[in-house]
Amino acid sequence: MDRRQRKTREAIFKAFTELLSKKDFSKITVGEIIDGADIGRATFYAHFETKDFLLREFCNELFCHIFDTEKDDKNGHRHIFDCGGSESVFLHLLKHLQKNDNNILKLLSSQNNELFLKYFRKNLEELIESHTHLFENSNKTDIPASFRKNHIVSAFIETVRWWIENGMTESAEDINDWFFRII
Amino acid sequence: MDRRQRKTREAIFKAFTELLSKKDFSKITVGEIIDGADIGRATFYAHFETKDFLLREFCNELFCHIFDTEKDDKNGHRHIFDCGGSESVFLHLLKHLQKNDNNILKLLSSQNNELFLKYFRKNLEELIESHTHLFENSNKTDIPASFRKNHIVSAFIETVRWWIENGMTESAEDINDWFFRII
DNA sequence: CCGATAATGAACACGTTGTTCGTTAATATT
DNA sequence: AATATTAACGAACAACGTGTTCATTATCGG
Repeated sequence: MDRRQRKTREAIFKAFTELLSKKDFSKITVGEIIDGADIGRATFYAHFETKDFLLREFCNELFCHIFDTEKDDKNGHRHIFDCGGSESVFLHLLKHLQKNDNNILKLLSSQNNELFLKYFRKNLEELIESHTHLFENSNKTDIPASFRKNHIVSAFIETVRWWIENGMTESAEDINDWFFRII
Repeated sequence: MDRRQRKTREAIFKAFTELLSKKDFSKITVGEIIDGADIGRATFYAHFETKDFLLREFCNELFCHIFDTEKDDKNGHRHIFDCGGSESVFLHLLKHLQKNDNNILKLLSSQNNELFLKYFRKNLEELIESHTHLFENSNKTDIPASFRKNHIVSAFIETVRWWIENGMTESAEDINDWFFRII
């Protein structure tokens, strides 16, 4: 990749991240991004079709980091790491969130972030699917699997939002504990 | 209220509802609303400060209808009816949703509807609070009440969205049953 | 060094928002 | 029925955001 392209791209991401710490995604304009990145308007559109595409790529990089995903060499599918031993994948996630890399907290708690939540949910669902053993139902049941999956993912996302909105005063361990006891 | 005002207001609501059946709230423009309502631009803004205010009032009327709320004569606070006997308030709600009054389904399942969901959640929380007995925890627990409430409300909302997005092929009774069994 | 490519910057058309104001019509009041 | 009040009209307007265009300049890789 051309050094100029890389520089521009990084400048855009940096400006975008800074703006995210100040305001909701929906309130951020392309004008502000190019001002922050100190690039021309046309340059921005040469890199990203729209603001939403910027968010999409931003999320991709973010989730790759948070979920510790790696390419599966075999078939090219993304493979989600087992987060190691007995620690809950959710606890692992909660601890990661606490670090607040890249203003992910802002993205999770802001008002107009449907897009971000959509991507977050998608990644969470993949994660869940690779850890189905955690949620196997011992007793026979007619509740559809997709219903259960939706329930778990939704509950987790909203639990996290509740945590953030209430100032994250509780420990990640408590949240994880409560979450599992309710589930 | 002046008859002219009432007429205009109703025309706006009608046009708004029709537009909601066709597209997401965020894609609807004031221009389209006034075209549909056949009123002047200034007239719209004389009635509603912004598009969001229109949604807010729309939701107010909608929830009053769905949740069967009534003014409490005593202190002016809104009082939520007990939906009668042993039937779950959730089942009552699910059945109501199935009727799809005022395109509420569209609002619940559309992409950019943070505002609507916020109002929906607010009303649901009030409903929950008036039915705490349904969710009393028999065993002593240190899980905060607001945590539990958030969990229940979130799970219900997302359950409904799952239901809608999957074509509402299941009966309201099944959904209600599954929801309670998981909870 | 040179051909390719990225960035520039200024302008542009377009759409949406929210406001203004003089005029017209409907309404409530007496 | 006359009058004062109030709402709607409608046309125009400024402000802002979006996404595109294009000729020019700077930087890159080979």
